[in-house]
Amino acid sequence: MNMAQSKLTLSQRKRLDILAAARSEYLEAGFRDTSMDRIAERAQVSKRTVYNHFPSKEALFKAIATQFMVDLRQAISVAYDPAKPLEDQLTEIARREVEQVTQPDHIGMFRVFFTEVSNFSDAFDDIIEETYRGEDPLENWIDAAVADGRLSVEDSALAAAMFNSLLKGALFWPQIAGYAKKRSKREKEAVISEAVHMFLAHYGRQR
Amino acid sequence: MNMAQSKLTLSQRKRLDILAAARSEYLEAGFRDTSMDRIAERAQVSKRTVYNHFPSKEALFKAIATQFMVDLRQAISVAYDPAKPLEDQLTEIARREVEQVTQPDHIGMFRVFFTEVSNFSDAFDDIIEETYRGEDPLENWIDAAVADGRLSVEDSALAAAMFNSLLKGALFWPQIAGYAKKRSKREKEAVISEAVHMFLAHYGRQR
DNA sequence: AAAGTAAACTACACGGTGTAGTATATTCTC
DNA sequence: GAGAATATACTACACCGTGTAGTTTACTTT
Repeated sequence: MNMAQSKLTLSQRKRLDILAAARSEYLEAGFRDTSMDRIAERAQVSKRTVYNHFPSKEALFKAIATQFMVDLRQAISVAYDPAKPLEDQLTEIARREVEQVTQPDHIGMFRVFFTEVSNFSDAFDDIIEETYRGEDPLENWIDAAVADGRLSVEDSALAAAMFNSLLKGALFWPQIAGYAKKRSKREKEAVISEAVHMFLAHYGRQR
Repeated sequence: MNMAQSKLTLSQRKRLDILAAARSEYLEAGFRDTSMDRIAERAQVSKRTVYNHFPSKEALFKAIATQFMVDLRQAISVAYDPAKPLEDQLTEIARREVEQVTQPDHIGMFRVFFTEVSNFSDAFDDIIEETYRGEDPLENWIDAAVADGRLSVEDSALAAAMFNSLLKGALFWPQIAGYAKKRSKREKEAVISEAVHMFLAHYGRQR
């Protein structure tokens, strides 16, 4: 866990070690079952040092959560291309989305966070609010395609939500809930293809 | 909480009281934050009595979980009707599904269970296995419609999953995750309608 | 280069709290 | 009057967060 760059001060390095250790522990055991002693041990740091950097277990957790949300946010961007077939563009969008939400780390952290949502609601509201405030990139893509006369959509927010549902319904949520086995590449592609076709069958203009 | 029928022995009544109290407490606070003392207090029963009926906190939880799964199982059934329009039938199916999965109690219990899935995995595997083994009723409905020549579906399991995804993606999972507000009747109907139309646009035969 | 210094880290002990499960002596219920 | 329920107190344990005495790090001064 000591990936520290040598330019940083000792204190800064320790801080990063603590964050990394906490992330790993939370990922493995969840918030409740992770003790500050374990985090300190894993970070090779005294427990006191942990408390010198973070005033409480909650504060440390919030720091991790914020980090995670920020990483999430800067992951997706989509630009509408009038020259390419909608099917290709949508498939590409879907692949990226699926890629992201099926990563074991992503699934694990998501699980950890919302297991605690109710206990941290006030703190998380801010984070979630901030993370989701920005417009949905897919919604913008749809608006562009509509303006270009290639889709027929009344409520683009709803349409974007439906497309997302199609992808996550089989590949993400059941993993979160913990009652689904991992999906193969083959299965993922089948879902993506079906989602794209369902979307275009309903919203496409040329048929 | 004393809904006990008077035909039962005292011991049996107490047992039911304990189960009811546990269910309520778990629902309100989750498994971890519910103490056996609280359950006993709510059931108006001594703690020792709780332990006479259930050997441990886990055992009591499993009893509740099993009860919940059984209730779930016997909720849905669908029959294909060659005389009625597909759209009407699908809408009906969707409404029932949505009705079920948006009930606050259902959402709450689901949350409680899968928060603990990882800690009870072995025990839950059995229950989940048993609950989900039966064929999906929607899948059967689709097969019937295909046999009747009114749908064109290659993989009915996939098709059923996609339809389910459309419904749950906006109305169920976000509630479970805890980052969505409650949906109005109006919003539910919008999602249902959109889901039905997307499904028929892709799988319907007459267009 | 050696000495000095402030800030950060370590090891360790301890108070306080919550809670699963048990023990015991007493009272109800049928 | 026997089997069950009750009240109460107890054990065992895990874990958060704090206080402290002493050491290390990194930077400054001489």
